[in-house]
Amino acid sequence: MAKFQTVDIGRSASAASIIFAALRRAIVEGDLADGEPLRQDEIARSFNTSRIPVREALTMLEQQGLVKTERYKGAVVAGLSMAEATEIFDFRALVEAEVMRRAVPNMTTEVLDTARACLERFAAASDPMHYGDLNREFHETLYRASALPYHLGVIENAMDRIDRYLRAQLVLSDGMERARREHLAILDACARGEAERAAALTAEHIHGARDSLAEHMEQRNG
Amino acid sequence: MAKFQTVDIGRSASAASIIFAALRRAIVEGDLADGEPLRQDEIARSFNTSRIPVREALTMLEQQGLVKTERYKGAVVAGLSMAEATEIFDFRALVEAEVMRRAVPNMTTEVLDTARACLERFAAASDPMHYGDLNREFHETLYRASALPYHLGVIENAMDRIDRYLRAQLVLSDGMERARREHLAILDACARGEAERAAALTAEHIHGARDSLAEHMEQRNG
DNA sequence: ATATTGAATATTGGATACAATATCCGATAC
DNA sequence: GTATCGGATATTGTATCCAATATTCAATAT
Repeated sequence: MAKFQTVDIGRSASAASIIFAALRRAIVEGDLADGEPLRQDEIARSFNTSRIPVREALTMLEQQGLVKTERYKGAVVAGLSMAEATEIFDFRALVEAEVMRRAVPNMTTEVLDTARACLERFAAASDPMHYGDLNREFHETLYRASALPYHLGVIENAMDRIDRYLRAQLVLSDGMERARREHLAILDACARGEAERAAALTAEHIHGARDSLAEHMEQRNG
Repeated sequence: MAKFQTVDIGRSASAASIIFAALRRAIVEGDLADGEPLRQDEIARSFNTSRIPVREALTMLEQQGLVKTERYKGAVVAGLSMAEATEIFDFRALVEAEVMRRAVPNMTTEVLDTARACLERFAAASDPMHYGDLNREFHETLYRASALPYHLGVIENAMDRIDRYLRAQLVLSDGMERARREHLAILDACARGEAERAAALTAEHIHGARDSLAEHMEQRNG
């Protein structure tokens, strides 16, 4: 029997995981451009570590498909061709629609309220580059109700790989306004418990983003 | 202009990638039991390397979900609970059915012949533990026709995580015979160009394996 | 006997040092 | 001038060594 309240002192993370998280964020948010080389030495200096944890972080990023490594040549940020981006959008539409279908029956009013709050913050947000985070938070809040952790992990990885393109496209044209409209429609279907409609709207939402992105960048590498 | 024929001398792989491949194979094929600890020192000795490439290999395996690592405690083979295994089967059914749907229109007679040859080798195979390889080869041959590399990668990872359970189950009861029958039906649908039927049969095939596995092991960790 | 403490051991995380390879750049031959 | 060669430099891959943490187990107190 514990006589004193125990506190979890956050068990400081490994250097490798910290570096991984930082690099991942930089890539996902588009701070590092496609093809940009990631020098072990340079990264190690900026984190005040040796190259060993840097290498582990790069290994993780490579497994996630966020960087490409060539032996004795180093790692570069892995860009996506139009075909690759399109494929990932299609994959997301497939999986996220299914997850939504299975999440709707489990959605409590708390989940719906949290998602609604995301949309309100989304509408009120001043920093355009923060839209991406709120967008992900909205979707993941709903998906979490599915209680399908493997699916969620796969979706998260797929999002990571196209997020920077999505974010760039979101601020262009009517991307923001349309996203807002579609999000409201999805949330409405969820609130009414119409799983099939929520799933269909989710797939449309993602396919729309795919097509919009395809339009707004015909100038891309293969 | 090259005066001499250049030969690609297979560019010897890094120690880390060799160790990764070996450990992955051992886990996927079930040679290493769930929860078995993977000691860096021991592995390093058996490959005549230092622990550095071993650690990179373990990092890769962790990203793929094949091992679980705890800081200062080391890595163990990551087993699956019944719920986790079931979820991965459902995921596979979803994705593989879609990939099949999109692969059928692209299937050349060569693809179909290769797949048919897999089934013949499958029927004639003497080593039961080799069934798993032929099973994967059959499916992947058909899926490759979809030209959806991202989907294929995701499927491969999902397969990796449940393959040992599948293999164990395949040799039990009528697993072999039923697999043979279902494979023939799938191949038939492909040959006739019936994409929807091939997709439906694929989903059934995987759901059948899921249910069969669930029956044959009620005794499992959570 | 049981629980607790603390040293000894084992194991992992990270830093430094060295080896292997690629890249750059000037020299040279044509 | 252009192409090829060879050394200098830069960068990655691996080995060795030290630090940090976990685990084990004997000694002790209750």
